[in-house]
Amino acid sequence: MYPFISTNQQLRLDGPAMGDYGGNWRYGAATEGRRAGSTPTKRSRRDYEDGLPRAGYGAARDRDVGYPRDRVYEEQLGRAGWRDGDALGGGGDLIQMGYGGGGLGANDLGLGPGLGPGLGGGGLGPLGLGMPDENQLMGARMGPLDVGMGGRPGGLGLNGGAPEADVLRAGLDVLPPDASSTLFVDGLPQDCSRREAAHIFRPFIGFKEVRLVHKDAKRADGGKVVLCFVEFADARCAATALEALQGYKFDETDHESYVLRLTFARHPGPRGPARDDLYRGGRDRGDDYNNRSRGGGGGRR
DNA sequence: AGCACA
Repeated sequence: MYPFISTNQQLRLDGPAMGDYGGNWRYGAATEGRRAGSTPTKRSRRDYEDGLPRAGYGAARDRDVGYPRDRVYEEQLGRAGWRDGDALGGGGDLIQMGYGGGGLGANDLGLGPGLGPGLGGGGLGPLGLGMPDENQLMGARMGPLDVGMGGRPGGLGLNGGAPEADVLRAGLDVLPPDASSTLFVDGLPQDCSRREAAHIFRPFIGFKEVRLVHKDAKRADGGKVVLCFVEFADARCAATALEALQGYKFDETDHESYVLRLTFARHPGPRGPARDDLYRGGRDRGDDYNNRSRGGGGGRR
């Protein structure tokens, strides 16, 4: 079984532990998210195809990073295009959280195995809790499970009294079919260093490394273009960063230039796990970032 | 729109 699931043991829907929401569990989830980082990318994609529970963005995992994620999740909420119909109709959103390291897993809820499929999109039908129908659920996002659990309107209900909106949203989204652990980033300034690029992505959970590529621009005006491949622990991590940084402006004051464009890399992943020393060798372009990672090599320290 | 490294 997938290691994630143990994450949310701190989450108890059947007990008095509900009050702990604001505190520990997010951290627990964050830790688990990191642990999950070793998971190969293929998995999430395969899950998608299998119709198995898919990973949400795992907002919780990112809580400790200090990035403007509230905005991110706002955006995600509106991004229905990323969610397939099944998910919207009850495909297992909350389960995704459980699997995804972001939040609730069916088993953690103490609600039994039958809970799984019904949780998606707020669909609580299978629980036999008397939910009228999913449309109502979609509208109100308040189900019987909320009763006595401090659920709040607008949330997914199962999160009960979780104070943070993004926590509630953690399981709402589904990875796009093309999601991978590698982001392709375009729109970097020509003089962007690897260090600079890495600074942008490092705050995100699961960040592994940045690979800069200098290419000749299509218009051979002598122009160079800097491409960037960013490796993450898994597709969910990558997707989170993608969402957060899409449209990121290098120069806030210059409205014209350097708006980041992020997509999932067409051919994801480096060969083997991304390690620092993988890039200390001949490919080193001698920029700050690489020199720095040399550890003693650059005459430092 | 533009996708490299092994």
